[in-house]
Amino acid sequence: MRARSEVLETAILGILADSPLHGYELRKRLNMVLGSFRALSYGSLYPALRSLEQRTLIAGTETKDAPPQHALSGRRSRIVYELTAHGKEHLQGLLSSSGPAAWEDESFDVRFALFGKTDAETRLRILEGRRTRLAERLEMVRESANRTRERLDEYTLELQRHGLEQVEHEVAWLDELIDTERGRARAPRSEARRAPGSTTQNEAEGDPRPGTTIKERG
Amino acid sequence: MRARSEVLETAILGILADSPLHGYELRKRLNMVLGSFRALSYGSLYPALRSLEQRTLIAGTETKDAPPQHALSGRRSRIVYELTAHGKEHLQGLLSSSGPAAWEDESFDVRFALFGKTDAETRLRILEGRRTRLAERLEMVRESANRTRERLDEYTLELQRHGLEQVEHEVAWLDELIDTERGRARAPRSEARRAPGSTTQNEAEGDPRPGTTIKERG
DNA sequence: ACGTCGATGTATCGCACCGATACATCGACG
DNA sequence: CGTCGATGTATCGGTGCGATACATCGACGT
Repeated sequence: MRARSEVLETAILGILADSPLHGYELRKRLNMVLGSFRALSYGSLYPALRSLEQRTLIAGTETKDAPPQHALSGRRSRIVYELTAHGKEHLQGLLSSSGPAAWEDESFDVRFALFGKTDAETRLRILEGRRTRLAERLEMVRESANRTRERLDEYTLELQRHGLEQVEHEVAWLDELIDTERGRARAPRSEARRAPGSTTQNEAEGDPRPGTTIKERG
Repeated sequence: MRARSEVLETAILGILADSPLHGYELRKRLNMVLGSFRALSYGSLYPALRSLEQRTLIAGTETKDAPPQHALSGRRSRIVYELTAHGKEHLQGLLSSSGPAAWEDESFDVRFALFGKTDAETRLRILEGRRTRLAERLEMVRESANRTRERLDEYTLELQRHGLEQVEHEVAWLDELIDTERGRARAPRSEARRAPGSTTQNEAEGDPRPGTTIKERG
């Protein structure tokens, strides 16, 4: 099952929503956006592009020669991809989901990078979801640390401590962001016009489990 | 080539050096040591164990029934692995390497967790190597950020900033550790009660082991 | 004029590893 | 006595990485 790596496709669709691009340039943007580490390999990108094209979410056009305005930039033989209407619709669906799949480690960064295309309510839910997730993790690790502290090596302990600090730091970061978003929700600004065509009343595809409401545990 | 995932094998060998274990328990220790996230899957562990056994670095013994002393702990049918002499030697080689392969993202955590089995000089080299690596990364990202700052989304910028902070935090951590290790090098203390069986005092002192010269390919 | 070097560009292949799953036994709890 | 969670070994499909191949182009030196 595993949803054919939703996150990769979300990222590609999200970048292409801004402007049509060819693979090479797309990869550069992707890596820039994702913080320069966490690189995306061509071995993933090109197959993904082909799959996306087969499902008519994007359309590729081979460009032989671009008539140069400045006499430069005359590269040839590239395949420029752009979103189809279907693709835009699909992207809207992906961006409106706010379940666990949006805030887990593998996907959160990409979803966050696309926050500019996401409505404020969804942003807040994702932020809170991730915060809760990290808090749970913190709890688990701390508990397990208390149980096993004695038997552990000095360096292992230090590694654990540092890992904890990193997560705590991310939680603090999230708290700031949540604060900001809450403020924004109070003073709603017309921050961006969406594509008007896709009315798609989103049927919260996240996950049906009723226990998933945010809950806001300390 | 990619050296059959040296890091996984280092981790397994390192844990087994403390005490013989079976797969299930081994995995628990591994995950505990590695900070509870970054989990190791059985899909990696069991094949790795088999490979290690084939190369006579570890030896597995099937235990049918343990005569219980306390009337409990009578589980059956488990395969307990322990290091062979060859395996111990190999582990020493792995632990004495201090090149890039030791301080890259994929391996640093494991190597650090095994610092208790590593001599002070190697520890310091690895720590400094990683610090330099992260500083380079910081430099690159900052530079690229300066070039592209204008064209980037508010949230993308925030993501970048947070990523930078995380790395900066790790650098600060490393600086503390380097300080500590330097102090330790100056005042050499008989640190840590290790497991008594594992030869802390190296047999055959003048043993440069020509085949395994560290060197590590920059 | 020639070489070659790095950036741009598309594409594939091996394989390491994860996530899911299957199967089995055991202790504990109601 | 039934089932549930922990213990335990093992495999399998799929995703994505790293390496590589191939090709063109501008720029630079000599």
